[in-house]
Amino acid sequence: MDVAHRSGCPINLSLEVFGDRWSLIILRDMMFGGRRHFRELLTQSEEGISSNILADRLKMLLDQGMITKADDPSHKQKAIYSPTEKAIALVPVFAQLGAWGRRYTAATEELSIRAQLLEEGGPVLWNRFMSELAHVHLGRPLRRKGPTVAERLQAAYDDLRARKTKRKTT
Amino acid sequence: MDVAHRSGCPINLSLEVFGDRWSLIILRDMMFGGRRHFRELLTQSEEGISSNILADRLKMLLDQGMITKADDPSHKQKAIYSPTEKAIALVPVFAQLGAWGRRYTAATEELSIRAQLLEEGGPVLWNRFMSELAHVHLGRPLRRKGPTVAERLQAAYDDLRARKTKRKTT
DNA sequence: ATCATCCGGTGCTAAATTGCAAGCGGTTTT
DNA sequence: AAAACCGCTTGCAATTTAGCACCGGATGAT
Repeated sequence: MDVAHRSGCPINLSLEVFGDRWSLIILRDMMFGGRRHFRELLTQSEEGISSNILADRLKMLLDQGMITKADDPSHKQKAIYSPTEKAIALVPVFAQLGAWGRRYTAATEELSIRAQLLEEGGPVLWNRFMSELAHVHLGRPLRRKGPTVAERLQAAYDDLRARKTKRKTT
Repeated sequence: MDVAHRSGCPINLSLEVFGDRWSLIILRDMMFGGRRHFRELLTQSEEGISSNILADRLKMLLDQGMITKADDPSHKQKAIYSPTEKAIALVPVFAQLGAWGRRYTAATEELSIRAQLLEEGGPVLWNRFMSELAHVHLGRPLRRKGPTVAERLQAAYDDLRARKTKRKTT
């Protein structure tokens, strides 16, 4: 049962859960990209994870209580992965990670737009997004109407990409 | 010169810099624990890093521009490592990481007290702390007087430890 | 001056992790 | 009936990690 921990420091323990090169990428795709099937996570990831690593990480995230796995009623072979509240609570971490990456790395404009909106929206937007995720993945009630944060992020991304494509082809 | 990146996503690029099991631990000890020599980082870390990994990571953090290395005038063999602004800008990331770890992992009370104060202090405290670090490590001017954030964090930790020890011995 | 200790590492070996390609039994689509 | 798709698994090579002994020079206490 007990896995030996390196220390009881909350930062260390966080890193022991998702401090590797893939776990957060997978959770990012699940929460921000809406990817919920193995194949989606495998083939539609920007970074190109390999199948055995993906399988291993999904297993680990399951064990850690970060995600759940369910059968897809529409397809006997498909599994649906969902983030738990524990994973949804990482939204502020993602926001800060994105903000830092936007400033200090050579991130591309298109892939930074979501991070930018999230940064500008601040904790209010983060909370709204977490509520939405809890609604979609955990069935929590959602009082707010109108366009969701997920939709707004996606729209901004699509917008920017459309404009970029046009710029190149004209 | 160019290192092949997996993608231009700011979150991914951040993880490519410090998304492993040790880099953030080292930076945490440097910024929150005031450890600036190889030996200090090696022997006073809660987690017990081994010397080759530490040497490797210091080299990498140097290459990435996260830290600088200087001679210690008081000792010809000592090197002084300092975080750059790029690393100091990780304070909000550490704060969120600590906040998450405090809630969702079995962090010990003593090692969580700093994270708690940082969480409660919010962005105002984070900025103050970053200013202090920029003062200590980058020589930036510091206008604020009185006890520093670093001192307050350390005091809270010492306090809690003293009370815990007393509780056990009485 | 001598000797133990401290300094930032290096080198070795074993173990664990990663990345890649291929494949598997079954399901669904065409 | 064939082709594509489903979530993985397996085998293998390459890289990374962990632990540990050790190094030559510098320092501090006696």
